[in-house]
Amino acid sequence: MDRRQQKTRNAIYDALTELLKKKKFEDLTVQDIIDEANIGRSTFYSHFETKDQLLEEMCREMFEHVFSHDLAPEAGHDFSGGHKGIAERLTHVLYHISEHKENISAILGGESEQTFVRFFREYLEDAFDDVLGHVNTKVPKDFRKQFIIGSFVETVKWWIATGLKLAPEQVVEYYLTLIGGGSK
Amino acid sequence: MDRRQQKTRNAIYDALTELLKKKKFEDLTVQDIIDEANIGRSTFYSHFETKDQLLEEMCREMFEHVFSHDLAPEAGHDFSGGHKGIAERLTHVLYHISEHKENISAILGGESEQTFVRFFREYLEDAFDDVLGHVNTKVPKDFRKQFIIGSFVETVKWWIATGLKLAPEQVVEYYLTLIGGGSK
DNA sequence: AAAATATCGAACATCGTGTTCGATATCATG
DNA sequence: CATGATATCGAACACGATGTTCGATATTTT
Repeated sequence: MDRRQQKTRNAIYDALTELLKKKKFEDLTVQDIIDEANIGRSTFYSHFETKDQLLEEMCREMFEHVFSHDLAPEAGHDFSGGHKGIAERLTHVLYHISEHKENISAILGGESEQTFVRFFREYLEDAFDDVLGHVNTKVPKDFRKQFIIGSFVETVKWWIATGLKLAPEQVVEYYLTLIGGGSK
Repeated sequence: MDRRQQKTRNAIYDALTELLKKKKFEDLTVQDIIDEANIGRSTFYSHFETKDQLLEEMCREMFEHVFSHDLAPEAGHDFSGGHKGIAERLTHVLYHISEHKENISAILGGESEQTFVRFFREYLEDAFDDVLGHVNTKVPKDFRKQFIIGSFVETVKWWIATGLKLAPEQVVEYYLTLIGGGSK
């Protein structure tokens, strides 16, 4: 591949990484990016069709290059029989995320869906108050709170995405079953 | 309040509800809304500063008018001592959501943050494969899968939002503790 | 050295936003 | 019902971002 292309591509990626420290992705303009990257306007559009495609490709590269080694057991470094434990693997993922926290935090801090979810969470905080009080556990309360609320929100999003096929009671029953044993 | 204001406001809300059946919120233009509502451009802006404020207010009204009765025990209809069970209350919430599924599905189906989360979920599906195989339970596999992945994604989002204060190991430990007991 | 190709950057058309203002229609009130 | 208040209308405008085009220039490949 032509060195100029690589140079431009890196300049764009670096610019985006830099800009994400200051602004949310959806607030960035193409002008911001090409100014920061110091490239011509038409050059940007010869590499990416839109700003969103840039994000798409950046995410793809992150997962291909940064996280790709977490799942596959590394030959020669693994003495447990070629199969890493789930705890260890998840730990690695979290470490990688913390190494790239500028980028990922900015990307994960999006808007749009958030407006509704924000109200929903606020509402659920009250609904879950008593559930949180009645258990003894070594897991801190704020963590349990986050967990219970977050997983319920995700359950509801999944329920909607799959076309509301389960009855509400069924969803609640399954959900409480999975939550129930977890408070030890 | 002046009848004209109420009329306009309802026209806007109805228009938004109608349009959300066809398009995602972030793809709607103010022009779309005022055309559907059949009002003048300046009229829209005399009611709402931006499109986002419209969504904000609509969400607020939904939670105030639709969900407000789920938490407070209704006097005269509750024979269990003035305190509804969590299952019953959550069921009510889900019912209300299903009654408003057009609006809520459209609002919850946002973009932005999703790009990253989509890759993240795909990645986690592989990582969680073995966890899902080794348990006997009456909760369907696709539900458990959604639950485990969704709650982990939410945990990570929370971890990032609170400034990565916990060590990765700690996060994983807490998370697995809460998940562990739930697979019965 | 020559041919191929990537970048530059200015100019342009297009679209959505949010504002302004005078004319018109509707309302609340006495 | 008459009148002052106020909400709506709708055209016009300035602004900013998007994505395209094209000839000139610079760099790379062979």
